[in-house]
Amino acid sequence: MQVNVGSMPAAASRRGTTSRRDLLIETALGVISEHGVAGTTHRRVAAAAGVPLGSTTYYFADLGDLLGAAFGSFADQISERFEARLSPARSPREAITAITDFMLYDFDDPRELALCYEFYAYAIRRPEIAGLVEAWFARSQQALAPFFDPATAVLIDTFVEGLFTYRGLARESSDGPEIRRALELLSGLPAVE
Amino acid sequence: MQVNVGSMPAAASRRGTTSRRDLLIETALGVISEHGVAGTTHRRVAAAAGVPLGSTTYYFADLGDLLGAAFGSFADQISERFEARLSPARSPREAITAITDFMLYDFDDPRELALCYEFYAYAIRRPEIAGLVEAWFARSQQALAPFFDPATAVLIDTFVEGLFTYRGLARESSDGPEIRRALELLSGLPAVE
Amino acid sequence: MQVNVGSMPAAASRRGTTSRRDLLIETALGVISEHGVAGTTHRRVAAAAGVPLGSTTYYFADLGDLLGAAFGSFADQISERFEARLSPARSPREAITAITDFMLYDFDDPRELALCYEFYAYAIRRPEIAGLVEAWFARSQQALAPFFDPATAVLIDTFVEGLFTYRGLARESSDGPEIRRALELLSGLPAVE
Amino acid sequence: MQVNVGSMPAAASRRGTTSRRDLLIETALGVISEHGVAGTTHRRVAAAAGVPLGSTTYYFADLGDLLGAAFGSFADQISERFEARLSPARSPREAITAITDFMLYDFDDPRELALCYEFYAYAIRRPEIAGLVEAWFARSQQALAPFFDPATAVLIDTFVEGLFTYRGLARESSDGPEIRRALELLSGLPAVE
DNA sequence: TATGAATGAGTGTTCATTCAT
DNA sequence: GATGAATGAACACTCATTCAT
Repeated sequence: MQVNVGSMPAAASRRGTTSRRDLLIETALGVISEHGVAGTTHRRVAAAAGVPLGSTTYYFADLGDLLGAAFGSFADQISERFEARLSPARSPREAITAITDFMLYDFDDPRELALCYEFYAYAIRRPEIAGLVEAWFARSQQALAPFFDPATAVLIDTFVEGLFTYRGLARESSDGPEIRRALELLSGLPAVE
Repeated sequence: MQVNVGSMPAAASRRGTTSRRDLLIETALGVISEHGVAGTTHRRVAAAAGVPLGSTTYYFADLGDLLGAAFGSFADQISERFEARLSPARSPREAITAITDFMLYDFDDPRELALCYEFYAYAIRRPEIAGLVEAWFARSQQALAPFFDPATAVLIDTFVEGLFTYRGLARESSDGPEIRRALELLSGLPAVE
Repeated sequence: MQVNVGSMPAAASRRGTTSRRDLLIETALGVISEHGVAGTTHRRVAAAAGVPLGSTTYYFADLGDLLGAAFGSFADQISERFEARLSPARSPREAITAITDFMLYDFDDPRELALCYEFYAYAIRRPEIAGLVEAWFARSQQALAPFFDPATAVLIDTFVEGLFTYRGLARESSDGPEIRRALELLSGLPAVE
Repeated sequence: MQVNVGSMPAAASRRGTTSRRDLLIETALGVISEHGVAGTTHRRVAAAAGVPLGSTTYYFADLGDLLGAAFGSFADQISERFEARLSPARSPREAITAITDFMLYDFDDPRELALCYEFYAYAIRRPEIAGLVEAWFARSQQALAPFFDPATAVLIDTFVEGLFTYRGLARESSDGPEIRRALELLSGLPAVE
């Protein structure tokens, strides 16, 4: 379930051990996005990563562990991108621009959309994975906290979540100006002409 | 999770044929919500429905067919409920009340939330299933059309979709008044105190 | 196991009953040649014949029955062609020409070659089918009897059988003149220049 | 039906790996001869070999692979026996004796006859298996080359193939002296009294 | 007489996981 | 520490066959 965000033990990185573990995690994300959780097998991940089959069970107790680590890493990556966009903002209006840009430029890969759905479906019956999603959402709330009151932050993030779904599956979804308009409305900001 | 709301044609059940097929579809939905698509097997569905294993492949060419029929039925059920709530509405404000009630009373079964995630994840790499989702969303737009302009209808449905995700997976999600507030904001209606 | 060579009961042919039976037999031969005995199923035969699935089990107690009838018909057809070629012959030399022509013109369809192998393989562990092959070979001996002594007739038919195999599977097999030469040698006839 | 004539490398059996693979191949031949290709299943082979079911798919990608390996081994075994008989021969007449002995003593197991028919039937719609038969026949031609001109070698092998069929399925087939007589005739040798 | 709905045994194959090396 | 051989449970699916109509 851990994510190795940089606090990776020096010893491990020195010996190349954790690096193979990380390689497996990132490869697993690619395999999930391409084949779904159901199509993600030890063999497929090992082959895609170019490592021996045994590696997958050596670094992860079982497939669920690998999947959990992969989704944890995924949530971290998205959170980091979200925070990176928001951190320079100095006002609610700038925050809205940041969120819009996030949707437009930081989260437009269909494979990541697929990952989201897989993540949610996988989480729904697995409390330890659901905890990952919860934490991710909570982290989003925190990133929005400097700009919006808590209830509004929830509304905004709810709408952002809806965009994830709509962008991947609806015939047509909101474009940049529409997204901005929705965020302005939800945050109670007067629209700028 | 059950269907055949009563409008099930007597003729079908009399003939016995359609009824078993329908039983399998509805049972499949139950199995999917409990075990996920990945855990939905011919055996599991047959056992849950109390029919012989052979029935599942007799009525459906393959498992994908059964899953497709099940998700199609699911989308129909949700659409019908959504439309049933909206049809008595006579104004945007009444529509907002209807949508809020839909979220509060018609779509509060965690198993159906699970079904949603499974549906999206299953659809993302399967165009014929994605078509089912698209059609569902389009049907929602149509139900909203009498009350909101198209762009706003998309915004509203996007937010509703976000609620699906939030309700199932976030630590805390918007309650009735908050949902109503968001819908009013998105539709440009002055909030009522 | 019957073949319906023309002696088909009038009543049956009047009512169209035997004709469907025959259709199934001939269709089965086509299916066997294309898919092998292993790939010959009730469903496949019924579909190829354009008759209901139930027909196949209505006219034949089981699949083995249908297969047996089909192979019996096949043996008959080949025997008839062989006899038709040989009957006008008036001398061993003319018989040899007839046999050569048989190989060259009456038995050159690869699908029939395939049928032969399937027939033999199917017969080897099934005495009632083996009886069909035996009868076929015996009938060939009889057709050769007017021209060759018994031992020589066996030699000739043995060689003919070898040709079946060689033509279907060897990189190169004997052409017309070579076949004629072999038959002349085996029958002790001086070769004609 | 057994192989590994003694020249089985000790190293392989020591390593255990090749040996189990070979065991499966030879066991498969036994199963084919007893149940036909159609009756040859992973389970049957595994049970007959006394190995776990998983072994069969571990050593062979699929059943076709196992069958192919088995038939390849079969062709090799027969070729080796044929060559072993022929290699001491120093004249066409001795070659004829060798071939006759081969038919009489080296190829008299009904199970191997069955294997032949199965082999041919299996090969006819499968180019990669047909290649195995072709190679086998070509190898026979090569073994005959020192004693007979090419066209005659084909004739002789054709007759030998016919004997395979006749021995297994005809009511009566040629005995030793008759076989020798046929071979002498085909090779143009004056018969010895 | 003729049909097709229905069943369950059996198949090929995949794969997580174990474990000896 | 790292690997890959090995296993058996489970899966999707096919099909001969039965039988009510």
